[in-house]
Amino acid sequence: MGRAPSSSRVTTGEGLNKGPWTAEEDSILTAFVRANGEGNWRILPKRAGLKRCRKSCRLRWMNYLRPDLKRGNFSPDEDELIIKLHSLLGNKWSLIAGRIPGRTDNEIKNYWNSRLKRNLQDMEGNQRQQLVATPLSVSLLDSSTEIKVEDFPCSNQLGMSGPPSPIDEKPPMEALLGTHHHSNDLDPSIITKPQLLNSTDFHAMPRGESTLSEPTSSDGTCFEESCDHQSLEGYSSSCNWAPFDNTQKPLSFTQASSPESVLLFQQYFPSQPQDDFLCSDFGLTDFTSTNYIPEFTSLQNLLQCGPFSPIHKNLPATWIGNYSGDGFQT
DNA sequence: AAAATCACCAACCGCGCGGAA
DNA sequence: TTTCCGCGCGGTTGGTGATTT
Repeated sequence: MGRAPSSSRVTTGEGLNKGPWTAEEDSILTAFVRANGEGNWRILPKRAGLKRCRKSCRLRWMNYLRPDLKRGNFSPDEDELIIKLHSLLGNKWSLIAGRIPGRTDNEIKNYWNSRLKRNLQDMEGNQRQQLVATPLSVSLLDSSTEIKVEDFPCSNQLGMSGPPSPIDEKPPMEALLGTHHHSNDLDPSIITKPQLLNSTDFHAMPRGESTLSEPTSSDGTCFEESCDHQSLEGYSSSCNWAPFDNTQKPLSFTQASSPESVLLFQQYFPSQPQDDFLCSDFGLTDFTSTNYIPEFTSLQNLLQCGPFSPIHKNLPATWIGNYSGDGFQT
């Protein structure tokens, strides 16, 4: 599938090649990046002797040549994760890709547009038929569990422009995930309904201290995600990371997490066994991973701990800090 | 068997953002 | 403060193989 090499290659007026990459170009680019690292795309074509523009070089590396890329079909788990993330983030493919190791934004975008979107539309059509034939007792019609775009200010601000398509109008999450939500599993003194939680209320919530667990990685690296703060416009002030304190534990987190994390927790982990939850300002950073911080296992802790997000080592996020053995250094 | 259509996906393009000058 | 530059992102294009008519 896709474009085969050679036949559609053209050369621009500047003497640059366009179109499919040849094996030779691939090997030159790969060798150069291996020797010099990623970045410096501006000088790369000249230094590497490639007749390609820097954008083309970067794209080829990021989408095809990177050694950590997963090839092949998407797994059902990946499908589900993409659906979840897209329902929250919209067409923010790079953010979605950042949560799915080994997959590129381009790959996910293509996959969504060519398959998942259609599958969901089909599914939605089937549900419409089902709903017409089913009385109101069906939980799908429970408005308290329905995810709306306006519940996620970040989604509204993420460039989802134009009139909403049927797929953009968020279907009930149960429809996508095949799960039911029971909000009464949560502490009702904290949250009753997602709709009641706004930024002001959230930040007014009491917070305490939380302990910081030891990093589990063998190389001692501490994983803290720098977060996609810009996507939380309107809540960005809540997303400053609590600085590491080298001298004492437990650490005190004074910054609040975002309302999104509470909503997400509520929606994704309604009757949570509380063992695979990972605290993050998005609340969804790594819930598919087996790596988690045991201390952060409840909604209470989420509310208390703030935006601390130890996440899986291999996720392509931005890391800051490292673990020295005595404390954290930024 | 040939033509038309569909499905897939690599690659391109234009724009916006952030940092530097 | 403004301008410039580099980078990265999302939308779109177009080539190819597969499938249908």
